[in-house]
Amino acid sequence: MAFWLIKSEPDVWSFDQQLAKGAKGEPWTGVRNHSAKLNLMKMKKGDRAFFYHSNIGKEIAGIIEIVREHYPDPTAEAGEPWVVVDVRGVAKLPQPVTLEAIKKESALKNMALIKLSRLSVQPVTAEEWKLVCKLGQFKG
DNA sequence: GCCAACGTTGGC
DNA sequence: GCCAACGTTGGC
Repeated sequence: MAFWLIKSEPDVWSFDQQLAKGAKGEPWTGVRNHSAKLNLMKMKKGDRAFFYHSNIGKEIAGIIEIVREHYPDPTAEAGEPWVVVDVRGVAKLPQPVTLEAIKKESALKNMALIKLSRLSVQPVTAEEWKLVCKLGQFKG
């Protein structure tokens, strides 16, 4: 299983809204960056991702799971290459992990969240995943 | 094919 | 509100 991190501004689409969609999930629309698109295309059903709130909160709020692999983004113009995956909310982190906390953790200093701060869909290593879950007091 | 101008993201 | 980083656009 691979791990990822995706970003959303919570006043546009929050983790609570994602959770409310239930097990069926929801397409992750609107990615318009080629690096982010390539990551979407690498995602497999069953992979998990952190849901990060950018701008407001600046914290990892919860965990989502990929329930459908990539297909064309219904919000893109005809002929454009953009794709979506469907994701479902899995669990809210008991303790959200803030950007500040991540920056303080030396083992997380190479996270893409820090190094590639503008990339909206990014990979997370197994070690990073484990540590962020621990910081978030998520057992799972 | 280069590069300046411009737009967007996202932290501060 | 500002600014750095970075992607895109368009003139040449």
